[in-house]
Amino acid sequence: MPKLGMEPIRKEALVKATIFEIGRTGSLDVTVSQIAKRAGMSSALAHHYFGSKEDIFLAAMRHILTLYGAEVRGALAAAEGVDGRVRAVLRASFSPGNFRREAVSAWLNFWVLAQSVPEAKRLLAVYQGRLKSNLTAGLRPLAGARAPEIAESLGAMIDGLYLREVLKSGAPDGAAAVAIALRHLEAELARGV
Amino acid sequence: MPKLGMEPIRKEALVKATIFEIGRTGSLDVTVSQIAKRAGMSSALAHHYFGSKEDIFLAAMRHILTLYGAEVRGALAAAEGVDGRVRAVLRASFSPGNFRREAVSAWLNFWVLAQSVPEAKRLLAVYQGRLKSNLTAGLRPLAGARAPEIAESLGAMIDGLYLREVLKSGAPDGAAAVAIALRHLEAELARGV
DNA sequence: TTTTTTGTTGATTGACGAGTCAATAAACTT
DNA sequence: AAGTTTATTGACTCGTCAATCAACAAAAAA
Repeated sequence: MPKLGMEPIRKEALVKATIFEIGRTGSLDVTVSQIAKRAGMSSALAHHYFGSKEDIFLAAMRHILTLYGAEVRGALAAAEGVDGRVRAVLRASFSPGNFRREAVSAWLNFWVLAQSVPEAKRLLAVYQGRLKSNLTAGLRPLAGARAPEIAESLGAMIDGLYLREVLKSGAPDGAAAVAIALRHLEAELARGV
Repeated sequence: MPKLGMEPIRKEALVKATIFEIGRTGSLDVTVSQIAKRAGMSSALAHHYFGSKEDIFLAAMRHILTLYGAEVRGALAAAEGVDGRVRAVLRASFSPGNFRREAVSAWLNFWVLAQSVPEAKRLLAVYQGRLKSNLTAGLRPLAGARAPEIAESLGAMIDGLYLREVLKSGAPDGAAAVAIALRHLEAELARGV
């Protein structure tokens, strides 16, 4: 039975199952057994590939961050016009891939994890740093010297919209979120003129 | 030894201890024993006054909500000028009493709790409702028909600023947060003219 | 002064869960 | 063919923790 090269496959399955289970229960109180079962294997195997539960969580977090980063990069590459880059970041942030119940719930829980696990905190800081620099770069031609401060508030706005999404019932509405963020952006830009 | 009328005293001590411990560890993984110890009593007594751990958490959440509500009401009562009421809400939201490490961390964790405990979700919905109506009322004379939508985005911004605070190291800076929120407000208002 | 109510805790129960281990099996190497 | 590496799991250990209980103490009520 043992086909070789199972490691990456198993790991990916575990990571996805982790995000799913965290999203489903809405908390980090998810047992390794639950995750392993969802991923179709024994808990012992999960422990075999990842050393500990914490490692599994961190891998899941990296995965979400990677997905998000890829989406942003993709949108950025296709961006056109002076305000194209900022819009691209916003669109990517609220794209169906990222702005979906499980993922948003996972984000929130990773935020909590960051308070007690240094590595999680580091990863979140990386995310914030990239977000800010992407926004700032995109804002530069639009807002000049005011780019950094607008990037800061836009970043907070994005996180706030994520946060509020977890309380809503029903399907997530990325378009509405983008609209709010864009309005904020336009207002800030208009003010600068 | 048994002085009578201990119940409210014990309960309050437990609630405060709970918020402190959640803030300290940054998670809901706090044992009843930890809380009880911090409050200066046995875990059995904590269970005696509150039925379960969940009840303790909910009481702590209500406490934070009550504190916040009181502060907002106070600031609102002293508000003057057309934009006084909105500014009052913002000032109260980021006042040292509310915008402090433990409290902010507790907020974040209650947000997580809301995902699995209906009563917690209800409480948070009450908070969002009050916040929105307070902001809308204050914005009405400033923004007229646009009041609701601005209240929505300002609300998201406030939550976002709270969220970001938990990642920062060092003492919380309420003034900086208020400044960002106010800038957003001004920009939105200017746009409407 | 007996009884009831309120306060209080150490000890215990019972469940659950992370992580380990021994064992089994199929590949791949030499 | 013998030995090594990779895959896989059931069973088990060990710790933790929420919740309960039995028991004791003191005040208030009867």
